[in-house]
Amino acid sequence: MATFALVDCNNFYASCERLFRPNLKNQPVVVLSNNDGCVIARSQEAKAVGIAMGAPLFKIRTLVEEHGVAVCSSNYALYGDISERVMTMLGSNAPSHEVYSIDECFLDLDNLGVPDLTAWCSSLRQRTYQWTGIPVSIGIGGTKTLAKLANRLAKKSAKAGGVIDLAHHPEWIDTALRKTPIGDVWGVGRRWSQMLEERGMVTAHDFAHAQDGWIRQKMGVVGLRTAHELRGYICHALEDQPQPKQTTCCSRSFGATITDKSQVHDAVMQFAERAAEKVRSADQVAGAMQIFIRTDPFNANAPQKSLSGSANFPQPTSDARAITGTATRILERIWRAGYAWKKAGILLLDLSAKGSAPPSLFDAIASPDDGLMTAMDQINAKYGRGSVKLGLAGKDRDWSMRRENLSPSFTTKWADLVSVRVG
DNA sequence: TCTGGGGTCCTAGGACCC
DNA sequence: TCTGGGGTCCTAGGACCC
Repeated sequence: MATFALVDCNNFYASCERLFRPNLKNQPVVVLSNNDGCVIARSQEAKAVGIAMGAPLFKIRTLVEEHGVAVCSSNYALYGDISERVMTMLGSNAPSHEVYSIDECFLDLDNLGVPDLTAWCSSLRQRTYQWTGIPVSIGIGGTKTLAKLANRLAKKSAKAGGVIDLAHHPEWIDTALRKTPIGDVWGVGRRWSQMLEERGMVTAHDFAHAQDGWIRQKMGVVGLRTAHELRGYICHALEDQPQPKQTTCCSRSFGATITDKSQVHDAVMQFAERAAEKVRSADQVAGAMQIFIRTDPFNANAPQKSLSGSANFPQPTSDARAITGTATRILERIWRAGYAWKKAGILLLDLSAKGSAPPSLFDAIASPDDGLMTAMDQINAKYGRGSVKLGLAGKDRDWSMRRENLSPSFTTKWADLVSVRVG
């Protein structure tokens, strides 16, 4: 039998914001999505005053003022950096591990030679806090889904001390399943939990005991795997080798809607450059691309439109010139005037490792590698993103993102280092 | 006035082939 | 006159995750 642990950072983005701003300790803190749109992270205190996950800022203004909630724009450079510290710390303690998301990591606890896993995890939890300043909770189970479920209970339970081990206490599993609402099971989202609740299955326990044939028919093999995992059968192995990405996307909502074609083009060019950069940094090339633009679905009064178009590259590429050029041609092809555009994006598809594709007959002619992209990447790595770019985007940006409450880049920008005056 | 961004996997259905 | 069945590949859309 395998033993999985899931280490999950508590209120991760809110905890990051607090790290360098001790005055926020024990205060309600929320972090907003891009454009300062809606709440994507809340400290415990913010949850306690009734701020919902995903709530748009304009709907919680009153709560914010009443309770003095600290409101932060999201600062992904900071969160990414702190995440790396936490993951490095965890990886050095459990060599076999899988970084599952920016704030979660699965550990393989077998073969660690540890007699008491609960004690070991408690001390890991403590050290993580001491070394990184980030509080975590740990759930242990025989499958990833059970480890997730244990983690959720560890977060909620006051007496658990942040760690719950279902793997070595099989007698707790039944109660744990009964205590878990179906919608809180990993792999059961909004649609499925509604469907299951309508049929009287309201807890993980109900679902785990449903009939395989029925689950397969209603939820496919994906749902069936979740049910099996709840019963203790492993369907999701630990993936300690990160898989190369198959697609990369760069998309944004605009700060305000735009109708002007050249502005939409500007935005698409910037996203295309950024997407190309991402692909290059993973040493990949793209075989195809797609761009899309769409209006604001929340504005019931405006005519709605969603346009997209795609193209294949003659040879897989990561060259920003090829990618922006193709993006321009696609936009030209799909453009329709008369709409208020709110969001645009580009997807690079069919990614493969650079150099893995069989060379084409025309390679030498079609893709001269003149080193320009490499040079640009090096300069941007040294002097900061966007220091050099293709001369494509104009200066008037009506569409730029709103970030009115951005915290300093404490760990990634020299100018934002915290200074401490002594004496 | 103001509602995120970046991914994965699976399935159904159509085109096409023999 | 008879009007099949099995396979692959691709795409769009829907579910999920953080």
